[in-house]
Amino acid sequence: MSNQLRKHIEEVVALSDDEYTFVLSHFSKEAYGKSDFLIQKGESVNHCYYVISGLLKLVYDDTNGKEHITSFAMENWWESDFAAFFTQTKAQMSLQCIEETHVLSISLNNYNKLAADFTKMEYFFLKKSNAGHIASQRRILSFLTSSAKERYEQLLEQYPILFQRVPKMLLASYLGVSRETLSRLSH
Amino acid sequence: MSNQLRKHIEEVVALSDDEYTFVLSHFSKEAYGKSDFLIQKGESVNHCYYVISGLLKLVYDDTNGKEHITSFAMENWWESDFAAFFTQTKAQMSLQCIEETHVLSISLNNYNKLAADFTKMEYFFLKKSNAGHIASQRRILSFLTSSAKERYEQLLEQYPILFQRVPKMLLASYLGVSRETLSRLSH
DNA sequence: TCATAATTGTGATGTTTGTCACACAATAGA
DNA sequence: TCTATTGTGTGACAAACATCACAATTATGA
Repeated sequence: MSNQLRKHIEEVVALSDDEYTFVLSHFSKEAYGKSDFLIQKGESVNHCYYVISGLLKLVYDDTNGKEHITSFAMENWWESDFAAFFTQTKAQMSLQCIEETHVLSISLNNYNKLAADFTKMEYFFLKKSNAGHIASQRRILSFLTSSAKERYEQLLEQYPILFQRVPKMLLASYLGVSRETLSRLSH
Repeated sequence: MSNQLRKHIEEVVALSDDEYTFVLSHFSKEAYGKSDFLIQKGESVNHCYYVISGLLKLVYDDTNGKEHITSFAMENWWESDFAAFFTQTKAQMSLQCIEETHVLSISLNNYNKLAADFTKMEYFFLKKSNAGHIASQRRILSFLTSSAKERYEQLLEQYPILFQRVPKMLLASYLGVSRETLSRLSH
């Protein structure tokens, strides 16, 4: 039994063996191949995912058929179309594999049950949500204060691993510039 | 005794009179005049604020002395420099009044105590944090998918009241365009 | 392996947006 | 009320970035 999730949770709250077994019983392990979809635009979103290994992209397709990457999700990240997940509406985004990916998936029912029945996990989810909120604000600030080139350099500094694992056209889509402009920025 | 906060919380969880009294005891009421600071860049951030009335701006000052508005906070919004508040680091942003503003303020200690001692409020804070995260993602998406003009029109549609209460140069700063460009977009 | 698809780089050109400069209007405080 | 401050509009120009076109390179799968 992998205890990667346990280590991850224990960065916030300590768990006994029994507690961890209880937590884990709310998740199911799933494997996806390259370019598989975990969430498809327009369908209902019943799960939130914890990434064990691999790489995902959360994508919004605009009316002109252009795709925009809201975020990448790597090892130890939590991802979903949270708006659709929490409010039980149809997905406005797709969640798709960039690499073969293993996840632990939790349904909204189990998420709510786990939070309600086990305060430590409610606390953990609160911490994670706050951290996600803060990360999003940092990203907003980078759009407000920085040029495309500066955003590129910030990303390179913060997540150099992405440049080895992700095609540059996807990085461009994440940064909000055309692939041509990104190509010209990178030298 | 105002029960505005009570109504606000009860959109998520029901409270008895005693429970609300208990919750309220963790907050203190504060009043600020126009252009007063609730948080100053560089200082430590000990409180998170619930806006009863008035209007605040959360501002980042870049190295060129230009100010960028991360968000506005109106009635019934929760605001702080959350990164600094939760991690107990110095403020990277300022929180300043645009109008005379009344708030309920809660310290990090009381926030943690309240969440730990009263599951309903931990649940409430989790819901609020998730909602904040979702709102931030929507804003990121608008930077990725929309031109300055489109972002202007979206803001006008979503928060028309801001156009009556906020100078246009501040709206420009929130939208991430120069005030001159905003002026040209608006007709 | 080979053919096809996906990705990347680069020139030419047009659009969007920022910057500077200045005039004018509105507002706030003594 | 008067004055200083703050906010607004607009022209001229420069910079940043997108788009289109095409060639070249690199994966991918039958």
